[in-house]
Amino acid sequence: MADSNLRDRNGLTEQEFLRRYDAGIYERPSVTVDMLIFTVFDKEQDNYRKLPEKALQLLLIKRGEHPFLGQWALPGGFVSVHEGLEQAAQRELLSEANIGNLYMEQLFTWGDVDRDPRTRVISTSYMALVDRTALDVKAGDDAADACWFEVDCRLVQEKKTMLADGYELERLIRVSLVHETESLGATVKVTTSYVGRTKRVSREIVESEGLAFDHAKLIEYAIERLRNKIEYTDIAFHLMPPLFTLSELQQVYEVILGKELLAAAFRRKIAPLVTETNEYTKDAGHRPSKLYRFNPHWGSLE
Amino acid sequence: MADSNLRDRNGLTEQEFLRRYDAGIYERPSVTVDMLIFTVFDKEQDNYRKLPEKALQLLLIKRGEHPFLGQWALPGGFVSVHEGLEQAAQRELLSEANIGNLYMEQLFTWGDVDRDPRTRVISTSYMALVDRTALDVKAGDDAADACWFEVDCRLVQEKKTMLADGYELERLIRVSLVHETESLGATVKVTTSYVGRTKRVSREIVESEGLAFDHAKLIEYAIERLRNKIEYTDIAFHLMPPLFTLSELQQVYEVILGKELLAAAFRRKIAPLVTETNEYTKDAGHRPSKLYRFNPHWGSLE
DNA sequence: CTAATAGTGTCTTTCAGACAATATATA
DNA sequence: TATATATTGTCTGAAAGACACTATTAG
Repeated sequence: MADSNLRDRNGLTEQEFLRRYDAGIYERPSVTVDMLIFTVFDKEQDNYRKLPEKALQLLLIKRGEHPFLGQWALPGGFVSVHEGLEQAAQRELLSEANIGNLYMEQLFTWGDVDRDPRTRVISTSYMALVDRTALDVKAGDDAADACWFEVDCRLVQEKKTMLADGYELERLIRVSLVHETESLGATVKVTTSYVGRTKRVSREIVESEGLAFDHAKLIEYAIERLRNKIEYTDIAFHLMPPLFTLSELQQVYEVILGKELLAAAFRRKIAPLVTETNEYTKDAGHRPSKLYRFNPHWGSLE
Repeated sequence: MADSNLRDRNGLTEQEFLRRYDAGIYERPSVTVDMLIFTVFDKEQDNYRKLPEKALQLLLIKRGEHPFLGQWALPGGFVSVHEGLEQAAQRELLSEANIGNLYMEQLFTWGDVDRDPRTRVISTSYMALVDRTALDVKAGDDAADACWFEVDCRLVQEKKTMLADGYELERLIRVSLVHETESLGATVKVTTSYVGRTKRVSREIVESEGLAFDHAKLIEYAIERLRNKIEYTDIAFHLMPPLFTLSELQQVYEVILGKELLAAAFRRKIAPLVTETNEYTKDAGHRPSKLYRFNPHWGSLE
């Protein structure tokens, strides 16, 4: 810290200043963390020979209180003054997903004035990726109604408008969430404007069915980030069990990227990140597959 | 919003609930924004034939109050409950750098409990990239002592330690800031641990000379992000004037990446992002260079 | 044998790195 | 003309896309 003898315009040293400091003058926003907990699960398969299809899932909690009573929201909660932001996120994760020490990454901080009808709330969203097999079947104990929703996020419209000094790109993105009979959805408009050399991105919820707050935005953003990062980092492995086949790994990539990949190229690319074992899958109605494990690397990404 | 007739366990509708909601129960952290305003400038050149060297600069403000009186800090300030986070950042930018409507991007939210000795402060850092030629020479009017510091950020040590179920990578990064006779610096330790399939990154300030708060961390992080993003987005153009030569553009890339690039490859890669004009540089002691302008693309990145 | 997935070989295309070769201002 | 930068051409090697071909299990 600074030289302890320095005095400010009021003749105070830092010590003296801090002793007198009153933090209570201004009204302050509340701060929360919101968790985007993703996992991948196997859908049931009718044909015994076929591999189970995989799907991306997101944990949501049914609100038991106002506001948005009865709607679904991301797990999260207020940050106390005595805990760090990351700590608060870990705490939420533990209480909601009942699992600690997993992959978690800060995504974005949402600070619009009207995002919560109760009061001014600024919220930092965190993404966590969990391996379904390591997870307790029941999700947490805190919230009564915590459910895994199958997520799907797709572009439904893209519009380009030329402006005087640039252009504007407007994309409508449909977020769908399904859990058994329950079906939620929202349309998010992502507007990117290039004016001069200035780029600006903004998100707006066009419609929302059953999703609380501005959480549709947080979900859309998280999926975009997930899609991006899976291409140039090794985060996908956080979704895998300790042992997996390369086909399973490829399925996870495909489900997140929303497109099919060629097996040969995929295997080449992923090869340096995995180590083969001597074990194989059994009892499939077809050729067994070698099991691999994750092999993190010196000097790999991020 | 939810069905307005739904009643919670106390028999209240959402309307009634919100009317009675009291936000004042819990103690709340303060929220601030911190701005990392980067620009590139031309250093003086002795030899009239040589091109001026370029350097990356960051705007810092000398603190006129406790805490950290007399040290240098990132421009920034408290977020009021009546303004959005982004708005607050724009406001700071305008008051500090005296320029509006430029490129700005949210980087990270810093929420450690002890990062500010006054009180609990959570801060969101924003990076802004400005074209030096479009900027008023005097930076802002708000803070008396605002100066552009030449920044340099380099890896000084890298250590890998094997752990039971993974390894830990410890990097010491030296941040140096120079403005005329003033010279600031800090060493930041970035620890990345891979345990099982879980990765965790943490930053710690090992030493700091003349930099207030935890701002050395914010600077190190911003430069890391800038280096990363310049490789796969077009943010570098925000640092350029409307017309520029490809050599100048290449210099900007080199200064940010901290390494030399081959001209041929660079030109190939950058070609789709620029449009050539009919203008040329003049009065250099060598062959004149064609001037280009930025050409944003449909469907380009992000 | 058949269905279905596992896994490999290889041709082509694309692109980055390297570096040589050529062009053109000014003092 | 010498200096310093501007700009292009092309060889090489690595990696991605495409696709065909072979392998192996349960039933």
